[in-house]
Amino acid sequence: MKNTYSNTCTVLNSNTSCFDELTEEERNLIESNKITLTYKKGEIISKQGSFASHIIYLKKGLAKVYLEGKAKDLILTITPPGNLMGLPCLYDGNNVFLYTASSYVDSEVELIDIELFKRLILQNSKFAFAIIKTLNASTVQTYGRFYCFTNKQMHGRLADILLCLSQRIYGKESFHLPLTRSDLAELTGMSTESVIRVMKDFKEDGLIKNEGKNIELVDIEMLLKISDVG
Amino acid sequence: MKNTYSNTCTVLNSNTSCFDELTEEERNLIESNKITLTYKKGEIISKQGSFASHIIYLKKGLAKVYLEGKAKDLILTITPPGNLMGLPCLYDGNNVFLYTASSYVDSEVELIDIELFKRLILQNSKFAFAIIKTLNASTVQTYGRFYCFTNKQMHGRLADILLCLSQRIYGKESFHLPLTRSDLAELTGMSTESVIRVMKDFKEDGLIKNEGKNIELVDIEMLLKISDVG
DNA sequence: GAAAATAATTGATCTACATCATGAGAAATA
DNA sequence: TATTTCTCATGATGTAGATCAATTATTTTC
Repeated sequence: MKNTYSNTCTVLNSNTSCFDELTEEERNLIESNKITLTYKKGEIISKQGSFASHIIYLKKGLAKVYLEGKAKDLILTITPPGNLMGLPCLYDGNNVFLYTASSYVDSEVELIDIELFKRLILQNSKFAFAIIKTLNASTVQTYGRFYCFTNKQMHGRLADILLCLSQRIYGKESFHLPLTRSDLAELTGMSTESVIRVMKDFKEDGLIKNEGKNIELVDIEMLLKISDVG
Repeated sequence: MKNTYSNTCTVLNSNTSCFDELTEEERNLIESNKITLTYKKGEIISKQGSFASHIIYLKKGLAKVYLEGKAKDLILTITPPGNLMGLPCLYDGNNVFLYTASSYVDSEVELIDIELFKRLILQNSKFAFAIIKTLNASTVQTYGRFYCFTNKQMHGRLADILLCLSQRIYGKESFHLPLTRSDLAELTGMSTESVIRVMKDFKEDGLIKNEGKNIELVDIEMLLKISDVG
C-alpha cells in the first residue's frame, strides 16, 4: 500500500488552470487590469504581514513561499511558473499576506487586483470551484510535506528534494541547481552541514554525481527507496 | 511583533458557517438528503484512502483528523462540533479521503452527499466563496501547526496544546480532559514519556494543577510565555 | 585582478529527545 | 472478585542531528 503523502519537496503544480474557467470577457478584464513586475534573484515578492492588495501569478522564474519565524523560516512551497501565490489570503481575516514569497532566480510576476479576483469568484462559480480544487491540491501537498518533516529522517528528506526538483521542475536526471546547500537545508528542515554530509553519503554510495551546482541523479531506484523508507 | 502562526494545537474553528450562504431551498435540499450517524469513542469516521462519497459535518462530540503513516500518525486538526471534515477531498484526484477521522468521544455526524455538495458549489458562488474562506482558515491553522512542530520544542508545544484545549474547546481554565497522555503525545509530536515529564515540570513549577484527567491551568501568563518562546 | 564576501566542507562536541525497561495504579473485562 | 489490559510514572541509556570552530573554494565587488 503506497502512501500518498510522501514528498518533502512541495513543488506546487496545479495543472488545472483556474483561468480556463473564465469567460473571454472575464479574462480580458484580468488582462487589462494586471500589473507585470520583474524581480531579481533573492528579492521579496510579497512580505508576510503586509497588506495583500493583489493575487500573485508567477509567470517566469522560481519562487519560494515561506513562513518567517523568529529563529528560522519554514518553506511551504516551491512555486514554478504558471502558479498562483497568495490564495490563502482570501479568508475572513484582513487581507494580509500570510507568508513571504521570494524569488530563487530572476522572475516575472503578474499582479491581479484582489477585489477583482473576489468579484470573479462571486460571479463565476466554475471559477470558484477551480480555485477550491487548486487550494485543496496545495493542501494535500502541504500535508505530505508536514508528514515527511515529522516522520522521515535526513536521508529520506534529501532524497525527496532531489527527486522532486529533478522530476517536477527540471524534468531530467541531470540539472543545474540554482539553490545553495543552505537553501536545501531550509527546504528539508536540516542544517547546512547535514545537507553537505548527506550529499556526500549519496555521492560516495554512487546515488548521485555532483560537481558544485551540477547534479545528476544516478541511481533513482535507490533514491526512491530511501525516500520511501524515510 | 506577534507571529500569527504560533499554535501547535490546531483546533479547527470556522466561525463562518458556509451554510448561511445557502438559500432556504438549498438548505432544505441538504436537510432532506443528509444521513445522521453516531460513533462511539475511538471509532473511525472516515478512513484514509477510502472512497469519499460524502462530506462530513460534525454535529456533536470531538474528532481528530490525521494522516496515517507507517510508523506513526500525524494529527492535522482537532475538530469540535459545528465543523466540516473532508473538504480537501474536493479536488481533481479521485474523491478519496485524504486522511482518517476518528472520534475522541461519542460523536454524531451528518453526511452530505458529495455530488450534491458539488452541485451547490457550482450553483451558488457565495457558498463557494464561503468554502474557500473555510479552507483557507484551515490552511492558516495547519501552517501554524507545521511551524510549531518544526520550530518549538517540547515545553512550548505542550503549553500550546493545554492553552488551546482550555480556550478553544472548553472555554475555561479547569477542565476534564478526555485525552490520554499518549493522545497528547500524538498531538504534540512527542513521546508519551516526554509528555508525562513535561507535565510534571509544569506541575512542579506551579503552572498547572492536575489529578489524573482533571487539569487546571494556574499560571496562564507563564504558559503563554513558554508557548511564545517555544 | 586583488579584496571582500559568500558558500562548501570537515571534524569534534553537545543536546533534546526518543527508546527501553520496569513497576504501580486504574479501568475494563470475564 | 479476580485477571487482563491500559494508563501513568520514573530512571537509565542511546542517538540523530544541531551547533561550533576552523579551512578551503567559489563568487561577487570595486
